[in-house]
Amino acid sequence: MSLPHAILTALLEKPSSGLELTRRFDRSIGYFWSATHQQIYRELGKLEQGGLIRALPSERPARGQKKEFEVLPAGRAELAQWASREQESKPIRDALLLRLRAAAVVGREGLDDELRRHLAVHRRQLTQYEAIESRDFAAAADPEDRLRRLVLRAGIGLETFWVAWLEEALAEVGDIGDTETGGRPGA
Amino acid sequence: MSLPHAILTALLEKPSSGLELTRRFDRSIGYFWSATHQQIYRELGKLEQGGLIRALPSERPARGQKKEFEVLPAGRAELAQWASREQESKPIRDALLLRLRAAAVVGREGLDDELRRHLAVHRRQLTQYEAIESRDFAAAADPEDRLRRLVLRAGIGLETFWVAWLEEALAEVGDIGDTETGGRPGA
DNA sequence: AGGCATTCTGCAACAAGGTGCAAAATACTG
DNA sequence: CAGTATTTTGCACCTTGTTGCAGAATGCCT
Repeated sequence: MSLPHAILTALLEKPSSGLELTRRFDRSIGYFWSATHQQIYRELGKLEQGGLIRALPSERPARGQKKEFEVLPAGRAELAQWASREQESKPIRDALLLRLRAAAVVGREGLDDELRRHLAVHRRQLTQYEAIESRDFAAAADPEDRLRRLVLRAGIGLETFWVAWLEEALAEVGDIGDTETGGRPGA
Repeated sequence: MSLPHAILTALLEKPSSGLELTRRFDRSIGYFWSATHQQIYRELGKLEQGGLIRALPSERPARGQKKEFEVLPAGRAELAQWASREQESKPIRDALLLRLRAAAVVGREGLDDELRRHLAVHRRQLTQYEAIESRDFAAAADPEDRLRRLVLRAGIGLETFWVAWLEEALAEVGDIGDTETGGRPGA
């Protein structure tokens, strides 16, 4: 539903080829809206066909040949229209939480290893976000950058939350294991 | 990928019919793994066919007739096995953040209304979670409940984060509008 | 009993996301 | 220049999630 708009936004920030977009979806925009290169190419095709973007003219258009896209006025209008519509915020969908709930009925085998693994991942991500913030947004400047910084700060806040929660969870799970009757290992 | 395991977990907590499951997916489990009734019926069919669950015998099995399911040993084994496997935590996918990013290039028309709307939603959800916590988990009891409480606390933490971030965002967007050159309204 | 709403189950079609694979151009290497 | 790797684009297919609709049992109302 939103992939086309993610692409339009990315292309407005900077006209790009499919592969360049893919790279940018591995950073930046991809931090809150991920997409694979096949999704991106498919969507570029649709957007071009719909007259929302166009390929910049190149000498020899061919299959393995790089193709750059830019947003047409219709595309910008569509994005503006989408952005001013109401959006439903869809509920949480988190496998780790589901897993905890499952652990409550089938045992906590390997649970703390998993929690530790996730903790490491979120700590790393948090560090990376913080590096980006102090590198790119040291001095809050124009309105555009202030909005982008706001988005980044959401990422930082979320990762901060997960780190804190995972630490709490590890302590709790450890404590459950300790206090369990007879010291039976969790299972 | 995880819906069958969500259903197995729910059925282990309490054998249920499709509609009862649907109701429980609107609360409880649904707070972190939502599903519609069609998904649930489809999956129940597959799980039954795969020998992981079975329908409790009823006098007159027929189409509009209630059908209760319980988990078979194979189902419990599958769930235990899934729960002890490593899970990839998939990245954030949030339309509101994407929208902010879009607003940076096409204008902030109606942005603060949207932020306010989301703020109200998250505040309400937070209140509800907190009510559940003090109602159901006032005294932390057996290991199962302690794990379920941990899951609930993740929900509380996430909603708390969103409320804080949305308040920050509203202040920031308001400030951008104020300081913009010549007092031009945000667009 | 007839009619109507509700409960409960389910099909069919569609939309979106993801995986695997491959073809065409280009760059590198001996 | 032949062979191999990389870059860039793309197709076909599969899974997951969503929407719309409908059939069958049940209970209620008059």
